[in-house]
This record gives sequence, structure tokens and C-alpha cells, in this order.
Amino acid sequence: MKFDFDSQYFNIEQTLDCGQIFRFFKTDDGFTVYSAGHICRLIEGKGKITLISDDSDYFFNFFDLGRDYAPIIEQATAFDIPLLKKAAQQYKGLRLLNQDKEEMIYSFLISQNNNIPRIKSIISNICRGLGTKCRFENEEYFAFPTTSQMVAGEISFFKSCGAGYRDSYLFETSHEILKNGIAHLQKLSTPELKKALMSYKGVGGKVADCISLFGFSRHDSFPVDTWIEKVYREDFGGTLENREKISEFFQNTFKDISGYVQQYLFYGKRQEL
DNA sequence: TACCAGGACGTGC
DNA sequence: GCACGTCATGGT
Repeated sequence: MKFDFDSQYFNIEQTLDCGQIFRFFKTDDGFTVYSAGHICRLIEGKGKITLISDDSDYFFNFFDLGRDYAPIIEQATAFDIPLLKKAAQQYKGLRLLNQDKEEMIYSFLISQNNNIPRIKSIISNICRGLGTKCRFENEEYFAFPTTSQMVAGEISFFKSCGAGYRDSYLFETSHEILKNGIAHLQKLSTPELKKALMSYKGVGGKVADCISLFGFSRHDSFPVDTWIEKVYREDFGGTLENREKISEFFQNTFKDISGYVQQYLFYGKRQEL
């Protein structure tokens, strides 16, 4: 199925390259994106983006296409922080994705003390090893493994994928989710959700915030990693040392647009804006 | 060689 | 509760 969208507030590269998603790649005429067991292609045209997918409803929600970003950018720009003003104006097309919850849990388990190219590579290896083989328009690809597929992976398998010492995190957390599911997490408040996510092996405060933001669409979450800590010191003149407290500072400042601001700042800092 | 990357865990206090 | 050492792996 094929649809066109106005690209004023939808920039493919900004949306895919800002660190919220690990399964996509560039093609000759655009990008291919994977999410859970779904696939889509994005092609940039004049003032529009063409989306070709196996499930248009899924990707309408995935790319958050029902949301008006103009007021978010307006609010973000109102703060007197040069980096944020620049980033929010320049990255008007950066959209926060609504991603698969379990895919986010397993993906961000791998992210800790790691870099984005390696995270992508490890996830790709895991999909190839455990995911269902699918086909879309003559392209073969592997879905992200479901939890019942993840538990088929031994610790040695995850290590062979490049996960390093995070192999046991993937093993133990997938078994825990197989046992109890994640349905009960939905109804929790954002602070309760964070605490619940942190009970998984390998999930600390920062990873919990990422899962909360990207998987559960909790836009009042503010993940603090090494880059955001750098932003905090250099662009906000902050002096706190504890990352949990830095996250609270940002949450108290940006409230319900925390997640958007966090992405503008993270991407802006990495692009040396 | 040492340091860094979307940090978290275990131990000791 | 907090500080500190340690944990694979590949790139610079």
C-alpha cells in the first residue's frame, strides 16, 4: 500500500538518524525501515514523502503522523537556550516514533556503554538468527524476534552476535518477559513504569527512560546519556553529577515535551550544531 | 595505548 | 543510600 505525506514536518533522515531506531538502511531512492515484523519504504519527493508498506495503519501510527508538530516546535523554541532554538528550528521534521515495546526493551538492553553502529549490527545479527524470515516486494528480510523466539537464543548465541557482556541481559530479560508478559506495564504512570522497567536485568535509569519514551510513547521521559550530560554541562551550565538528578532537572524544565526536546538536543549535539 | 560509545551491576561501606 | 571497579567489543 502506498501513501503520500506532506514533508514540512516529516524529514526522513532526521527521524531515522537521531538514535531512536536501529533497523533501517538507505536505498538508492530513499530508506527501508523495519519495525517488529513490519517493513516500509520511504521515498522523498518534492514537498512530500511517499510511504510504501505492508500495513499503512501500523506505519501511520509508527511515524506519529496524526500529530501536529508545530506547537511542539514553538514551545521548544521559546526556551532561551541557543542549542535548543537552533535544533528545534532546523529539525522541524524530526518525529518521535511509536515503536514496538518489546523490540525497544531488547534493543536498548544492547545500547548500554555501546555505540550506535555497533548496536545496529548486533540487532541485525539477532534478527537474522532468531527472527521470522519475511518477504516484501521480492525482498527477503528478518523480523525482530518475538519474545518466544528470543528465548530460543542461548547466551553463547547472543555473545556470537557481538552483544558482549550484555548476552546474559538478553537471556534473562527475555525469559522474564516470557513468564510474565508486559501487558501490566501499560497502565502504569510514567514513574511507576520506569521503576518496573528497571527491575529487568540490564535496565537502569537511562535505558528505562529510552524504552518509556520510544516504546511506550511517554513524552515526559528524558533519557540522559553521555551526550545529553555534555549538553547539560555545556549548554545549560549544569553542575549536578548524578544522571538521575540531571534527568529530573530536564523533566521539571520541559514537562510533557521532554522527549521531543531530548531528541532535538541529542541530535543537535551529535551533529555539532 | 588509552579512551570512548544512547550504562548497569555487584560489592563494600 | 553512595562511590567505585568491572563488564565485551570495535573504532579512533
